[in-house]
Amino acid sequence: MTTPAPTDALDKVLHLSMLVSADMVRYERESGLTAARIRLLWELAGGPSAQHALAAAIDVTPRNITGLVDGLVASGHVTREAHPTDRRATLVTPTDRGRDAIAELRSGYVDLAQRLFGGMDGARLAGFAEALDDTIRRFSELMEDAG
Amino acid sequence: MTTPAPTDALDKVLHLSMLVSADMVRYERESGLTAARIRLLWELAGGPSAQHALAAAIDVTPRNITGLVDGLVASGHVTREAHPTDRRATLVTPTDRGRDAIAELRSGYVDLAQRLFGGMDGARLAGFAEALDDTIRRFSELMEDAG
DNA sequence: TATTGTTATACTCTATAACTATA
DNA sequence: TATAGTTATAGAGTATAACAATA
Repeated sequence: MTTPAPTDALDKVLHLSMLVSADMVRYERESGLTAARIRLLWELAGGPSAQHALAAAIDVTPRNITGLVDGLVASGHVTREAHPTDRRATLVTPTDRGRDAIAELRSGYVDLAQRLFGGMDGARLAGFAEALDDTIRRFSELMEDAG
Repeated sequence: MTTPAPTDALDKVLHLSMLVSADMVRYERESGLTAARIRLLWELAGGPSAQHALAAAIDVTPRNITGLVDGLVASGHVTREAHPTDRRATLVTPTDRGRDAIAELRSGYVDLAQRLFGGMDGARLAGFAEALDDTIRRFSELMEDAG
């Protein structure tokens, strides 16, 4: 087998990234949610969370969280509840509908993984995972160097 | 070596996708451009193009192209020129500055590919590329089935 | 009639800055 | 004084719909 050029490999990584993005867009249209709101909902999988914690978790400003939570309240996915000990804070809390959406996100993820990799030969999947880890490590080092 | 779970592999693919996105954000800040304008500039690497062709190429509405071109005209990266044969159309044309930006995009891309994959063993890189192709193929099939 | 690009309008995500209530 | 969240303001990307100029 021929050794591909480095740019060929990067082309493929970008192609795969674009497919991942396209799949997200498909899910957005299906669910009526937006990418930012899905990201926030995903953070609520572990239970209710204060807005400042959500801002730190998804790396946006507190102002931005206000808007995202407004949208999710309007669509019935979350409610704002009083924080038990800090009267300044609000606990963003998934409703039944929000929990359903989170569960669907999870099962969709597991299903996609199964369809993509469930049929792949074990040794080959292990090799793929190692190459991905290696690439992730190199990439992370480059990002750290670049600041 | 242990066979990873399908979700482990998908986790790694998503992690790599996030690093690619983060690298794009880094380039956006460096260049003062936005992701959408970079995508449009990239389409101009082959030379001037009419707005309707750009709209089809990057899959946004013609109205959207108007706004993106407005921004790139304001920043001095492109100009609107008369189409030689169709007086309805305008040819979006890179300036010297625009061409410089495109050349930087290209060299940054080649450089990144070299840093990520230039040092990888040939056989391993070939195996990685094959696994990526396989995953891309499966993913594409899934997207087609889902519409 | 169909196509090209624009104006009009609207929604979302994002940010900074100033402010209120609370700790 | 510091923190949590909001209002005020602004810029960018995206979309649909109506429209003018041209093919």
